[in-house]
Order: sequence, then C-alpha cells, then structure tokens
Amino acid sequence: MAPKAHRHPDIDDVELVTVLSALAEPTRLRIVHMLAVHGCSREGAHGGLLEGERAWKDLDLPIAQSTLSHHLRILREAGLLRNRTEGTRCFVSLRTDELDERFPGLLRTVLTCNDR
Amino acid sequence: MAPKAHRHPDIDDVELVTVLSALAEPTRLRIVHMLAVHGCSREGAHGGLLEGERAWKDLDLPIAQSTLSHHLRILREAGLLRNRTEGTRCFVSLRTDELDERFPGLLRTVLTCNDR
DNA sequence: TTCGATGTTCGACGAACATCGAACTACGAC
DNA sequence: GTCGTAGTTCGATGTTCGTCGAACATCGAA
Repeated sequence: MAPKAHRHPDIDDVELVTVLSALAEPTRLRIVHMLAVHGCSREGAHGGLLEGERAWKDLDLPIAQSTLSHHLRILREAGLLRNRTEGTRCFVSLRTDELDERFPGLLRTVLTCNDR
Repeated sequence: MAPKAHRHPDIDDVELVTVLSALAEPTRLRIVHMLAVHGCSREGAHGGLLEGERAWKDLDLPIAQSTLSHHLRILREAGLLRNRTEGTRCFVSLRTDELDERFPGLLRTVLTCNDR
C-alpha cells in the first residue's frame, strides 16, 4: 500500500522494555543489523537513497512480504526505525541519533554484541 | 524445593537474542535491576549473604511464588544470573563479569538506560 | 520421625506472537 | 482509464508466554 503516512512514536514515549522486545527476535535483530551495517551504502546510481537508508525491496529475507511488513511495524512502533515513502516505494532507516539520546549506547552495544 | 543443583549454561553457549528476550519483560528487568542496584547490600548481620547476592525471599514482588520461580529460571537459563543453594534457602546473583566478557557493556548499558 | 519453611514442577488458562496467503490500497506508467 | 508494482491489512493457524494454584521435594528443627 505505502499508505499516506506511517506513525512514528515520539522517542521520549518509547519504553526500554519495548525496545528490548523489538530486538529480542532473530529476524528483527537481523533487520536492524542490516540497516546498521549496510544502511549507509553508497549505491548512488541506484535510487533515491538517502544517507543510512535502505530500500524495502532490498531487504531480502526468507519470509513472506506480509511477515516482513509486520516486523517492520514492530520496529517502527518501538521507535527503532523510520519509514519514508516515495511514490509506491518505501525506504527504512534506523533512528540512530534520537535513540542514542534516549537510550545512550544501547543500539551500538547491542549491535557490537551481535557481531559476537 | 531448592533442588540439588541448578543448571547454569556455559556463558559462551548463550545467544544474544536469548539474553534480550530474558530482559524484555518488565518483571524480569526489575529483578535484574534489583540485583544490580541492591545486590551488593551489606546486610551483614542477616544471613550468609555473599558479595552481590540477594536472598530469594527478599525479592518481594507482587507475583506468585511459582511465577517468580519461573522468571528466575528464564534468567538463569539465559546466563544472566546464578543460583546458590544453602540448605533450604537459595541466593541469586548476577553473572556480571562473565556476561561482560561475552557481551561487553550490554548489561551495564541496559541497566543505565533503565534508570531513564 | 514429624512438622514447617522454602522453592520447584505440573497442568491449565487466556493473551500475545510469528507466520502465511489473500484481499486491499495507493501510486506510476502506458 | 487500465494495468502492474509495492507494500499494508485482514483473518486464520499454531506456538510461545505469563500467570496462577496445587502438588511435590528437600532440608532444618522440634
């Protein structure tokens, strides 16, 4: 659909438990990892990618589209990522800075641990 | 019961997602918080408390005993805490150092975030 | 040995969750 | 307008989870 506008919570309204719950699922942790590692890719020639963004369609995971959409919503509502719609396409990115202000060091620490 | 011996996982066998799942629940996060903040209490006169330990019975939460036991098991199996049995009593403590070696900074960061 | 205190395990229950396919919606292109 | 693309929402299904009370196991004390 790429509906008119997604709802992004005010970062100050996000609870720590909500963030942890969002991250406590293999698929979602992997999505966040992908966005962190490869989010800033310079595929300049490709599309209207902004800094740190990643196209929905490039998130190729072994799950159904509807399931991916579901996980992205969980992450969005936990304040972890932001959706930007451009025509029918949509791009996702981590809310790195805001999140770091609310929960200092959390995202970076988790991602570092995730690398083993 | 306080059975003969609890099973504590080798910290290297613990997955990040397991730890996050364990922490992603209000009651359990509160338990970990209590152990971190008040674990090192000097109630010297009271019992055989070791450094950083806390007696089972002192964890007074508004839940049934069986529920508390369940949560403690989840935390134990996630490598977050250790049980020590002494007679019929049992004491719990965070596996702070081991955990920090496996997932550097994770516990401290989460606890700091939890303080707001 | 009998009793009480301390935790653990065992169903059982409803709620929440991950997953899927199908129906739907919004947009660009023709 | 009509069609295809891109992503969301809905309904259904099976699983996991948090919670409880009851039964059980283990130990110290009387």
